[in-house]
Amino acid sequence: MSDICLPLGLDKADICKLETIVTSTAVKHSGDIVLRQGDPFRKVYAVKSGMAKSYRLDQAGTEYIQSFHLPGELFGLDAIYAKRYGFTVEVLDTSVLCEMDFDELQTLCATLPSLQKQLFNLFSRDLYRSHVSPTDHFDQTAEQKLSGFIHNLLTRYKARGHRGLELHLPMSRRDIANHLGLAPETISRLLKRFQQKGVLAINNRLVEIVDPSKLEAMVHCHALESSGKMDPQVSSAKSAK
Amino acid sequence: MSDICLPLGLDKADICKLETIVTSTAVKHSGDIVLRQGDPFRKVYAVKSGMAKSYRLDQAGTEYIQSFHLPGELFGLDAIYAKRYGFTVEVLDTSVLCEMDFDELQTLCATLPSLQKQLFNLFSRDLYRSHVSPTDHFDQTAEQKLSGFIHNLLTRYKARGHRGLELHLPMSRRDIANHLGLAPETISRLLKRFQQKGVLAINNRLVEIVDPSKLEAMVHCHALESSGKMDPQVSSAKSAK
DNA sequence: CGATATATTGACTCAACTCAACCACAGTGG
DNA sequence: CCACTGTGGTTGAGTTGAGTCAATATATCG
Repeated sequence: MSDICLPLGLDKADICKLETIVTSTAVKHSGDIVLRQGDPFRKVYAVKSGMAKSYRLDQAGTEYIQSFHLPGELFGLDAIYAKRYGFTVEVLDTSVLCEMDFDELQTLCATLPSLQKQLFNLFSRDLYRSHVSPTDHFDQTAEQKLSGFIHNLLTRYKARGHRGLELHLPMSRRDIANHLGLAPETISRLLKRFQQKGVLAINNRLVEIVDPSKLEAMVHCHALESSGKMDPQVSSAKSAK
Repeated sequence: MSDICLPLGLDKADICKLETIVTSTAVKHSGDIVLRQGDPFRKVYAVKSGMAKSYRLDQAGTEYIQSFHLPGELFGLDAIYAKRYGFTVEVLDTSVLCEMDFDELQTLCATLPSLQKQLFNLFSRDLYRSHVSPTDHFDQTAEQKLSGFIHNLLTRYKARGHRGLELHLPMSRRDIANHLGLAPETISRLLKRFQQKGVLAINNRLVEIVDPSKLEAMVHCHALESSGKMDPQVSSAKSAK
Protein backbone atom coordinates (compact mmCIF):
# COMPACT_ATOMS: atom_id res chain seq x y z
CA MET A 1 0.00 0.00 0.00
CA SER A 2 1.67 3.15 1.23
CA ASP A 3 5.04 1.52 0.95
CA ILE A 4 4.63 2.28 -2.70
CA CYS A 5 4.02 5.93 -1.99
CA LEU A 6 6.63 6.55 0.67
CA PRO A 7 8.85 3.55 0.73
CA LEU A 8 11.56 4.41 3.20
CA GLY A 9 11.79 3.67 6.93
CA LEU A 10 8.43 4.18 8.54
CA ASP A 11 7.20 1.62 11.03
CA LYS A 12 3.81 -0.03 10.66
CA ALA A 13 2.01 2.22 13.11
CA ASP A 14 3.20 5.27 11.23
CA ILE A 15 2.14 3.84 7.94
CA CYS A 16 -1.32 3.31 9.37
CA LYS A 17 -1.51 6.93 10.36
CA LEU A 18 -0.33 7.92 6.93
CA GLU A 19 -3.07 5.89 5.35
CA THR A 20 -5.70 7.80 7.26
CA ILE A 21 -4.95 10.91 5.25
CA VAL A 22 -5.20 9.26 1.85
CA THR A 23 -8.29 10.90 0.45
CA SER A 24 -8.88 8.53 -2.39
CA THR A 25 -7.30 5.91 -4.58
CA ALA A 26 -8.74 6.04 -8.03
CA VAL A 27 -8.24 4.35 -11.38
CA LYS A 28 -7.74 6.87 -14.14
CA HIS A 29 -7.50 6.45 -17.88
CA SER A 30 -5.39 7.81 -20.67
CA GLY A 31 -6.18 11.47 -21.26
CA ASP A 32 -7.76 12.09 -17.86
CA ILE A 33 -6.68 15.34 -16.24
CA VAL A 34 -5.66 14.97 -12.59
CA LEU A 35 -5.18 18.64 -11.88
CA ARG A 36 -4.80 21.83 -13.84
CA GLN A 37 -2.16 24.50 -13.91
CA GLY A 38 -3.48 27.39 -11.82
CA ASP A 39 -5.80 25.31 -9.62
CA PRO A 40 -5.42 26.06 -5.92
CA PHE A 41 -2.99 23.70 -4.26
CA ARG A 42 -4.56 21.30 -1.82
CA LYS A 43 -3.43 17.75 -2.44
CA VAL A 44 -0.32 15.85 -3.36
CA TYR A 45 -0.49 12.68 -5.41
CA ALA A 46 1.35 9.41 -5.64
CA VAL A 47 1.41 7.16 -8.67
CA LYS A 48 0.74 3.54 -7.78
CA SER A 49 0.74 2.21 -11.31
CA GLY A 50 0.70 3.57 -14.85
CA MET A 51 2.14 6.93 -15.80
CA ALA A 52 1.27 10.61 -15.89
CA LYS A 53 2.85 13.63 -17.53
CA SER A 54 2.94 17.16 -16.23
CA TYR A 55 3.10 20.06 -18.59
CA ARG A 56 2.87 23.77 -18.53
CA LEU A 57 1.50 26.33 -20.93
CA ASP A 58 3.38 29.59 -21.14
CA GLN A 59 1.64 32.87 -21.91
CA ALA A 60 2.05 32.18 -25.61
CA GLY A 61 0.15 28.93 -25.19
CA THR A 62 3.16 26.77 -25.93
CA GLU A 63 3.19 23.45 -24.15
CA TYR A 64 6.24 22.28 -22.24
CA ILE A 65 6.27 18.78 -20.89
CA GLN A 66 8.15 19.00 -17.64
CA SER A 67 8.21 15.40 -16.51
CA PHE A 68 6.72 11.96 -16.56
CA HIS A 69 5.60 10.48 -13.25
CA LEU A 70 6.32 6.81 -12.72
CA PRO A 71 4.91 4.39 -10.18
CA GLY A 72 6.13 5.16 -6.69
CA GLU A 73 6.66 8.83 -7.40
CA LEU A 74 4.96 11.81 -5.82
CA PHE A 75 3.85 14.98 -7.57
CA GLY A 76 2.35 18.27 -6.54
CA LEU A 77 4.98 19.23 -3.96
CA ASP A 78 6.28 22.03 -6.13
CA ALA A 79 2.97 23.86 -5.67
CA ILE A 80 3.23 24.39 -1.91
CA TYR A 81 5.03 27.66 -2.27
CA ALA A 82 2.87 29.31 -4.90
CA LYS A 83 -0.33 27.76 -3.44
CA ARG A 84 -1.37 26.90 -6.99
CA TYR A 85 -0.33 24.11 -9.25
CA GLY A 86 2.21 25.22 -11.78
CA PHE A 87 1.55 22.31 -14.11
CA THR A 88 -1.33 20.37 -15.54
CA VAL A 89 -1.05 16.67 -14.90
CA GLU A 90 -2.54 14.25 -17.39
CA VAL A 91 -2.70 10.49 -17.15
CA LEU A 92 -1.03 8.66 -20.04
CA ASP A 93 -1.97 5.09 -19.40
CA THR A 94 -4.58 3.35 -17.32
CA SER A 95 -3.19 4.27 -13.93
CA VAL A 96 -3.87 4.13 -10.22
CA LEU A 97 -3.24 7.31 -8.28
CA CYS A 98 -3.68 8.01 -4.61
CA GLU A 99 -4.21 11.52 -3.34
CA MET A 100 -3.69 13.02 0.08
CA ASP A 101 -4.43 16.33 1.69
CA PHE A 102 -1.24 18.28 2.16
CA ASP A 103 -2.38 20.22 5.23
CA GLU A 104 -3.08 16.98 7.02
CA LEU A 105 0.22 15.56 5.84
CA GLN A 106 2.00 18.59 7.23
CA THR A 107 0.20 18.34 10.55
CA LEU A 108 0.99 14.67 10.75
CA CYS A 109 4.63 15.50 10.13
CA ALA A 110 4.75 17.59 13.27
CA THR A 111 3.86 14.51 15.33
CA LEU A 112 5.93 11.98 13.42
CA PRO A 113 9.57 13.00 13.18
CA SER A 114 10.30 10.03 10.96
CA LEU A 115 7.70 11.22 8.48
CA GLN A 116 9.13 14.71 8.53
CA LYS A 117 12.53 13.27 7.82
CA GLN A 118 11.05 11.18 5.10
CA LEU A 119 9.50 14.18 3.42
CA PHE A 120 12.71 16.16 3.61
CA ASN A 121 14.41 13.24 1.96
CA LEU A 122 11.86 13.14 -0.79
CA PHE A 123 12.12 16.84 -1.41
CA SER A 124 15.86 16.59 -1.47
CA ARG A 125 15.83 13.72 -3.92
CA ASP A 126 13.52 15.56 -6.29
CA LEU A 127 15.63 18.67 -6.01
CA TYR A 128 18.79 16.74 -6.62
CA ARG A 129 17.30 15.01 -9.62
CA SER A 130 16.11 18.19 -11.19
CA HIS A 131 19.49 19.75 -10.58
CA VAL A 132 21.40 16.89 -12.07
CA SER A 133 19.24 15.82 -14.95
CA PRO A 134 19.38 19.17 -16.70
CA THR A 135 23.00 18.21 -16.88
CA ASP A 136 21.87 15.32 -18.98
CA HIS A 137 19.89 17.63 -21.19
CA PHE A 138 22.17 20.47 -21.30
CA ASP A 139 24.16 21.42 -24.23
CA GLN A 140 24.38 17.83 -25.23
CA THR A 141 23.57 16.26 -28.57
CA ALA A 142 20.14 14.94 -29.42
CA GLU A 143 21.59 11.42 -29.18
CA GLN A 144 22.62 11.99 -25.60
CA LYS A 145 19.35 13.55 -24.64
CA LEU A 146 17.33 10.64 -25.91
CA SER A 147 19.63 7.92 -24.62
CA GLY A 148 19.74 9.76 -21.30
CA PHE A 149 15.98 9.90 -21.22
CA ILE A 150 15.61 6.18 -21.80
CA HIS A 151 18.36 5.40 -19.32
CA ASN A 152 16.72 7.64 -16.77
CA LEU A 153 13.38 5.87 -17.12
CA LEU A 154 15.05 2.49 -16.84
CA THR A 155 16.88 3.55 -13.68
CA ARG A 156 13.73 4.85 -12.07
CA TYR A 157 11.83 1.67 -12.88
CA LYS A 158 14.71 -0.41 -11.54
CA ALA A 159 14.70 1.57 -8.29
CA ARG A 160 11.14 0.37 -7.85
CA GLY A 161 12.08 -3.25 -8.32
CA HIS A 162 11.28 -3.49 -11.99
CA ARG A 163 13.40 -6.21 -13.53
CA GLY A 164 13.89 -6.90 -17.19
CA LEU A 165 14.96 -4.69 -20.03
CA GLU A 166 11.69 -3.73 -21.64
CA LEU A 167 10.15 -0.34 -21.34
CA HIS A 168 6.67 0.65 -22.32
CA LEU A 169 6.58 4.27 -23.40
CA PRO A 170 2.93 5.26 -23.18
CA MET A 171 3.63 8.79 -24.36
CA SER A 172 3.75 9.82 -28.00
CA ARG A 173 6.94 10.64 -29.90
CA ARG A 174 5.69 14.18 -29.86
CA ASP A 175 5.63 14.17 -26.07
CA ILE A 176 9.13 12.77 -25.85
CA ALA A 177 10.36 15.35 -28.34
CA ASN A 178 8.71 18.18 -26.48
CA HIS A 179 10.10 17.00 -23.16
CA LEU A 180 13.63 16.81 -24.53
CA GLY A 181 13.44 19.97 -26.58
CA LEU A 182 13.78 18.14 -29.90
CA ALA A 183 11.67 17.72 -33.01
CA PRO A 184 9.50 14.58 -33.23
CA GLU A 185 11.24 13.72 -36.49
CA THR A 186 14.54 13.66 -34.65
CA ILE A 187 13.16 11.15 -32.16
CA SER A 188 12.13 8.87 -35.00
CA ARG A 189 15.48 9.13 -36.71
CA LEU A 190 17.40 8.53 -33.50
CA LEU A 191 15.36 5.52 -32.43
CA LYS A 192 16.01 4.05 -35.83
CA ARG A 193 19.72 4.73 -35.46
CA PHE A 194 19.77 3.18 -31.98
CA GLN A 195 18.15 0.09 -33.42
CA GLN A 196 20.66 -0.07 -36.27
CA LYS A 197 23.49 0.19 -33.79
CA GLY A 198 22.09 -2.74 -31.87
CA VAL A 199 21.40 -0.73 -28.73
CA LEU A 200 17.63 -0.94 -28.69
CA ALA A 201 14.88 -2.91 -30.33
CA ILE A 202 11.90 -0.70 -31.05
CA ASN A 203 8.44 -2.06 -31.48
CA ASN A 204 6.06 0.81 -31.67
CA ARG A 205 5.84 2.10 -28.10
CA LEU A 206 7.65 -0.87 -26.66
CA VAL A 207 11.39 -0.57 -26.28
CA GLU A 208 13.76 -3.39 -25.47
CA ILE A 209 17.24 -2.52 -24.30
CA VAL A 210 19.37 -4.93 -26.26
CA ASP A 211 22.74 -3.73 -25.05
CA PRO A 212 22.59 -1.83 -21.73
CA SER A 213 26.32 -1.12 -21.70
CA LYS A 214 26.13 0.56 -25.10
CA LEU A 215 23.21 2.63 -23.88
CA GLU A 216 25.18 3.63 -20.81
CA ALA A 217 28.09 4.62 -23.03
CA MET A 218 25.90 6.80 -25.22
CA VAL A 219 24.59 8.72 -22.26
CA HIS A 220 28.05 9.73 -21.14
CA CYS A 221 30.23 9.84 -24.20
CA HIS A 222 29.50 11.93 -27.19
CA ALA A 223 29.78 9.30 -29.84
CA LEU A 224 29.42 5.59 -30.00
CA GLU A 225 31.27 4.16 -32.95
CA SER A 226 28.74 1.69 -34.22
CA SER A 227 30.49 -1.60 -33.58
CA GLY A 228 27.80 -3.69 -35.22
CA LYS A 229 26.78 -1.64 -38.20
CA MET A 230 27.21 1.12 -40.72
CA ASP A 231 27.82 4.82 -40.30
CA PRO A 232 31.40 5.20 -39.10
CA GLN A 233 31.16 8.97 -38.81
CA VAL A 234 32.39 10.12 -35.44
CA SER A 235 30.38 13.05 -34.16
CA SER A 236 32.87 15.58 -32.90
CA ALA A 237 33.15 15.91 -29.16
CA LYS A 238 31.70 19.12 -27.82
CA SER A 239 31.60 18.91 -24.05
CA ALA A 240 32.85 21.67 -21.80
CA LYS A 241 32.39 25.14 -23.07
CA MET B 1 20.18 38.78 10.45
CA SER B 2 18.25 35.58 9.97
CA ASP B 3 15.49 37.42 8.23
CA ILE B 4 17.88 37.42 5.34
CA CYS B 5 18.26 33.66 5.52
CA LEU B 6 14.66 32.65 6.13
CA PRO B 7 12.58 35.71 5.58
CA LEU B 8 9.01 34.53 5.95
CA GLY B 9 6.76 34.49 9.01
CA LEU B 10 8.73 33.48 12.05
CA ASP B 11 8.25 35.39 15.29
CA LYS B 12 11.17 36.86 17.15
CA ALA B 13 11.50 34.06 19.67
CA ASP B 14 11.70 31.54 16.85
CA ILE B 15 14.30 33.54 15.02
CA CYS B 16 16.39 33.55 18.19
CA LYS B 17 16.21 29.79 18.34
CA LEU B 18 17.16 29.62 14.72
CA GLU B 19 20.17 31.77 15.34
CA THR B 20 21.45 29.34 17.94
CA ILE B 21 22.11 26.77 15.25
CA VAL B 22 24.06 29.08 12.97
CA THR B 23 27.52 27.58 13.19
CA SER B 24 29.41 30.43 11.68
CA THR B 25 29.11 33.54 9.58
CA ALA B 26 32.23 34.05 7.52
CA VAL B 27 33.52 36.40 4.87
CA LYS B 28 34.79 34.54 1.84
CA HIS B 29 36.58 35.71 -1.25
CA SER B 30 36.42 35.08 -4.94
CA GLY B 31 37.65 31.58 -5.71
CA ASP B 32 37.15 30.19 -2.21
CA ILE B 33 35.57 26.74 -2.14
CA VAL B 34 32.70 26.43 0.34
CA LEU B 35 32.15 22.72 -0.08
CA ARG B 36 33.10 20.02 -2.53
CA GLN B 37 31.10 17.57 -4.57
CA GLY B 38 31.25 14.25 -2.74
CA ASP B 39 31.85 15.70 0.73
CA PRO B 40 29.55 14.22 3.38
CA PHE B 41 26.47 16.34 3.89
CA ARG B 42 26.28 18.11 7.20
CA LYS B 43 25.46 21.75 6.79
CA VAL B 44 23.25 24.00 4.74
CA TYR B 45 24.32 27.50 3.81
CA ALA B 46 22.70 30.85 3.27
CA VAL B 47 24.17 33.67 1.24
CA LYS B 48 24.02 36.99 3.07
CA SER B 49 25.85 39.01 0.45
CA GLY B 50 27.89 38.39 -2.65
CA MET B 51 27.41 35.39 -4.90
CA ALA B 52 28.42 31.76 -5.23
CA LYS B 53 28.19 29.24 -8.04
CA SER B 54 27.64 25.52 -7.74
CA TYR B 55 28.98 23.18 -10.33
CA ARG B 56 29.38 19.52 -10.91
CA LEU B 57 32.00 17.42 -12.62
CA ASP B 58 30.73 14.38 -14.46
CA GLN B 59 32.81 11.22 -14.80
CA ALA B 60 34.46 12.66 -17.89
CA GLY B 61 35.60 15.64 -15.84
CA THR B 62 33.36 18.07 -17.67
CA GLU B 63 32.17 20.98 -15.59
CA TYR B 64 28.49 21.91 -15.46
CA ILE B 65 27.50 25.07 -13.69
CA GLN B 66 24.17 24.32 -12.12
CA SER B 67 23.29 27.60 -10.50
CA PHE B 68 24.32 30.89 -9.03
CA HIS B 69 23.36 31.60 -5.45
CA LEU B 70 22.24 35.12 -4.66
CA PRO B 71 21.89 36.90 -1.35
CA GLY B 72 19.02 35.50 0.68
CA GLU B 73 19.20 32.09 -0.92
CA LEU B 74 19.94 28.75 0.68
CA PHE B 75 22.03 25.95 -0.78
CA GLY B 76 22.92 22.42 0.19
CA LEU B 77 19.38 21.13 0.64
CA ASP B 78 19.65 18.90 -2.38
CA ALA B 79 22.28 16.82 -0.57
CA ILE B 80 20.03 15.56 2.21
CA TYR B 81 18.93 12.54 0.27
CA ALA B 82 22.28 11.33 -1.00
CA LYS B 83 24.03 12.35 2.25
CA ARG B 84 26.80 13.85 0.12
CA TYR B 85 26.99 17.11 -1.72
CA GLY B 86 26.34 16.70 -5.40
CA PHE B 87 27.97 19.98 -6.31
CA THR B 88 31.02 22.00 -5.53
CA VAL B 89 30.22 25.50 -4.40
CA GLU B 90 32.67 28.28 -5.13
CA VAL B 91 32.43 31.89 -4.08
CA LEU B 92 32.49 34.37 -6.95
CA ASP B 93 32.72 37.68 -5.22
CA THR B 94 33.66 38.80 -1.76
CA SER B 95 30.71 37.30 0.06
CA VAL B 96 29.24 36.64 3.47
CA LEU B 97 27.85 33.17 4.07
CA CYS B 98 26.25 31.71 7.15
CA GLU B 99 26.22 27.99 7.77
CA MET B 100 24.00 25.85 9.97
CA ASP B 101 23.95 22.24 10.98
CA PHE B 102 21.15 20.42 9.22
CA ASP B 103 20.54 17.84 11.95
CA GLU B 104 19.93 20.59 14.42
CA LEU B 105 17.75 22.42 11.96
CA GLN B 106 15.69 19.30 11.48
CA THR B 107 15.35 18.74 15.22
CA LEU B 108 14.35 22.33 15.70
CA CYS B 109 11.70 21.88 13.01
CA ALA B 110 10.00 19.19 15.07
CA THR B 111 9.41 21.73 17.84
CA LEU B 112 8.61 24.73 15.68
CA PRO B 113 5.77 24.00 13.27
CA SER B 114 6.19 27.39 11.67
CA LEU B 115 9.79 26.57 10.85
CA GLN B 116 8.80 23.25 9.39
CA LYS B 117 6.26 25.00 7.25
CA GLN B 118 8.88 27.51 6.29
CA LEU B 119 11.26 24.83 5.15
CA PHE B 120 8.61 23.04 3.14
CA ASN B 121 7.92 26.35 1.46
CA LEU B 122 11.55 26.84 0.68
CA PHE B 123 11.89 23.36 -0.74
CA SER B 124 8.80 23.83 -2.80
CA ARG B 125 9.98 27.14 -4.18
CA ASP B 126 13.32 25.68 -5.20
CA LEU B 127 11.61 22.71 -6.78
CA TYR B 128 9.19 24.92 -8.62
CA ARG B 129 11.97 27.12 -9.87
CA SER B 130 14.02 24.24 -11.13
CA HIS B 131 10.95 22.82 -12.82
CA VAL B 132 10.00 26.03 -14.49
CA SER B 133 13.31 27.53 -15.42
CA PRO B 134 14.35 24.60 -17.60
CA THR B 135 11.35 25.82 -19.52
CA ASP B 136 13.28 28.99 -20.02
CA HIS B 137 16.25 27.02 -21.20
CA PHE B 138 14.55 24.40 -23.11
CA ASP B 139 14.55 24.17 -26.77
CA GLN B 140 14.69 27.88 -26.97
CA THR B 141 17.07 30.05 -28.91
CA ALA B 142 20.31 31.34 -27.43
CA GLU B 143 18.77 34.81 -27.35
CA GLN B 144 15.97 33.58 -25.11
CA LYS B 145 18.29 31.68 -22.84
CA LEU B 146 20.47 34.67 -22.19
CA SER B 147 17.67 37.20 -21.86
CA GLY B 148 15.89 34.74 -19.57
CA PHE B 149 18.99 34.38 -17.47
CA ILE B 150 19.36 38.11 -16.99
CA HIS B 151 15.68 38.53 -16.35
CA ASN B 152 15.81 35.73 -13.80
CA LEU B 153 18.68 37.34 -11.91
CA LEU B 154 16.91 40.67 -11.93
CA THR B 155 13.73 39.11 -10.56
CA ARG B 156 15.57 37.34 -7.79
CA TYR B 157 17.39 40.51 -6.78
CA LYS B 158 14.12 42.43 -6.85
CA ALA B 159 12.49 39.83 -4.60
CA ARG B 160 15.16 40.73 -2.05
CA GLY B 161 14.41 44.40 -2.23
CA HIS B 162 17.05 45.35 -4.75
CA ARG B 163 15.92 48.43 -6.63
CA GLY B 164 17.44 49.86 -9.72
CA LEU B 165 18.25 48.32 -13.06
CA GLU B 166 21.91 47.54 -12.78
CA LEU B 167 23.27 44.08 -12.36
CA HIS B 168 26.76 43.12 -11.46
CA LEU B 169 27.67 39.79 -12.99
CA PRO B 170 30.65 38.57 -11.00
CA MET B 171 30.94 35.40 -13.05
CA SER B 172 32.90 35.13 -16.29
CA ARG B 173 31.30 34.88 -19.73
CA ARG B 174 32.57 31.35 -19.73
CA ASP B 175 30.55 30.59 -16.60
CA ILE B 176 27.42 32.12 -18.06
CA ALA B 177 27.93 30.17 -21.27
CA ASN B 178 28.47 26.92 -19.42
CA HIS B 179 25.43 27.50 -17.26
CA LEU B 180 23.20 28.15 -20.26
CA GLY B 181 24.68 25.47 -22.46
CA LEU B 182 26.10 27.93 -24.97
CA ALA B 183 29.53 28.88 -26.23
CA PRO B 184 31.25 31.87 -24.61
CA GLU B 185 31.54 33.44 -28.04
CA THR B 186 27.78 33.32 -28.36
CA ILE B 187 27.38 35.21 -25.07
CA SER B 188 29.65 37.95 -26.38
CA ARG B 189 27.81 38.21 -29.66
CA LEU B 190 24.41 38.26 -27.97
CA LEU B 191 25.33 40.87 -25.40
CA LYS B 192 26.56 43.01 -28.23
CA ARG B 193 23.31 42.48 -30.10
CA PHE B 194 21.26 43.31 -26.99
CA GLN B 195 23.20 46.52 -26.66
CA GLN B 196 22.65 47.40 -30.34
CA LYS B 197 18.95 46.79 -29.92
CA GLY B 198 18.87 49.18 -27.00
CA VAL B 199 17.86 46.57 -24.47
CA LEU B 200 20.98 46.56 -22.32
CA ALA B 201 24.03 48.67 -21.76
CA ILE B 202 27.04 46.48 -21.16
CA ASN B 203 30.09 47.70 -19.36
CA ASN B 204 32.34 44.79 -18.78
CA ARG B 205 30.69 42.81 -15.99
CA LEU B 206 28.20 45.53 -15.22
CA VAL B 207 24.89 45.36 -17.01
CA GLU B 208 22.29 48.08 -17.09
CA ILE B 209 18.80 47.19 -18.22
CA VAL B 210 17.94 50.07 -20.51
CA ASP B 211 14.54 48.82 -21.60
CA PRO B 212 12.98 46.30 -19.20
CA SER B 213 9.90 45.80 -21.36
CA LYS B 214 12.02 44.83 -24.35
CA LEU B 215 13.94 42.41 -22.15
CA GLU B 216 10.68 40.90 -20.95
CA ALA B 217 9.54 40.55 -24.54
CA MET B 218 12.70 38.74 -25.56
CA VAL B 219 12.30 36.20 -22.81
CA HIS B 220 8.90 35.18 -24.01
CA CYS B 221 8.76 35.79 -27.70
CA HIS B 222 11.12 34.25 -30.13
CA ALA B 223 12.17 37.34 -31.94
CA LEU B 224 12.35 41.00 -31.18
CA GLU B 225 12.31 43.13 -34.26
CA SER B 226 14.94 45.67 -33.41
CA SER B 227 12.90 48.83 -33.22
CA GLY B 228 15.87 51.06 -32.60
CA LYS B 229 18.49 49.71 -34.91
CA MET B 230 19.69 47.62 -37.77
CA ASP B 231 19.16 43.97 -38.57
CA PRO B 232 15.54 43.61 -39.64
CA GLN B 233 15.80 39.85 -40.04
CA VAL B 234 13.01 38.08 -38.23
CA SER B 235 14.21 34.87 -36.73
CA SER B 236 11.59 32.28 -37.55
CA ALA B 237 9.41 31.20 -34.68
CA LYS B 238 10.12 27.72 -33.46
CA SER B 239 8.10 27.17 -30.30
CA ALA B 240 6.02 24.09 -29.74
CA LYS B 241 7.32 20.94 -31.30
C1' DC C 1 54.68 47.41 -17.19
C1' DG C 2 54.89 43.02 -19.13
C1' DA C 3 52.36 38.56 -18.59
C1' DT C 4 48.40 35.83 -18.28
C1' DA C 5 43.51 35.38 -18.33
C1' DT C 6 39.30 36.96 -20.18
C1' DA C 7 36.52 38.86 -23.86
C1' DT C 8 35.49 39.95 -28.65
C1' DT C 9 35.26 39.39 -33.57
C1' DG C 10 35.45 36.77 -37.95
C1' DA C 11 35.09 32.75 -41.17
C1' DC C 12 33.50 28.33 -41.87
C1' DT C 13 30.90 23.91 -40.54
C1' DC C 14 27.42 20.87 -39.03
C1' DA C 15 23.57 18.99 -36.09
C1' DA C 16 19.10 19.52 -35.73
C1' DC C 17 15.20 22.08 -37.50
C1' DT C 18 11.49 22.97 -40.94
C1' DC C 19 8.57 21.72 -44.45
C1' DA C 20 6.49 18.38 -46.98
C1' DA C 21 5.35 13.93 -48.49
C1' DC C 22 4.20 9.37 -47.29
C1' DC C 23 2.85 5.18 -44.57
C1' DA C 24 0.10 2.57 -41.16
C1' DC C 25 -3.21 1.77 -38.21
C1' DA C 26 -7.76 2.62 -35.84
C1' DG C 27 -12.22 3.99 -35.86
C1' DT C 28 -16.57 5.17 -38.10
C1' DG C 29 -20.23 4.80 -41.24
C1' DG C 30 -22.34 3.38 -45.56
C1' DC D 1 -16.70 -5.62 -45.48
C1' DC D 2 -14.38 -1.90 -47.39
C1' DA D 3 -13.70 3.04 -48.41
C1' DC D 4 -12.76 7.37 -45.69
C1' DT D 5 -10.67 10.15 -42.54
C1' DG D 6 -7.76 11.31 -38.77
C1' DT D 7 -3.82 10.77 -35.90
C1' DG D 8 0.68 9.31 -35.08
C1' DG D 9 4.93 7.90 -36.94
C1' DT D 10 8.62 7.76 -40.50
C1' DT D 11 11.46 9.37 -44.32
C1' DG D 12 13.63 12.86 -47.45
C1' DA D 13 15.58 17.45 -48.90
C1' DG D 14 17.07 21.78 -47.97
C1' DT D 15 18.10 25.65 -44.36
C1' DT D 16 20.08 27.81 -40.40
C1' DG D 17 21.47 28.91 -35.58
C1' DA D 18 24.95 28.17 -32.87
C1' DG D 19 29.31 25.77 -32.53
C1' DT D 20 34.47 25.42 -33.58
C1' DC D 21 38.80 27.22 -34.54
C1' DA D 22 41.73 30.92 -34.89
C1' DA D 23 43.19 35.57 -34.46
C1' DT D 24 42.94 39.92 -32.00
C1' DA D 25 41.82 43.09 -28.24
C1' DT D 26 41.21 44.26 -23.58
C1' DA D 27 41.56 43.50 -18.49
C1' DT D 28 43.66 42.18 -14.46
C1' DC D 29 47.43 41.41 -11.52
C1' DG D 30 52.04 40.50 -9.56
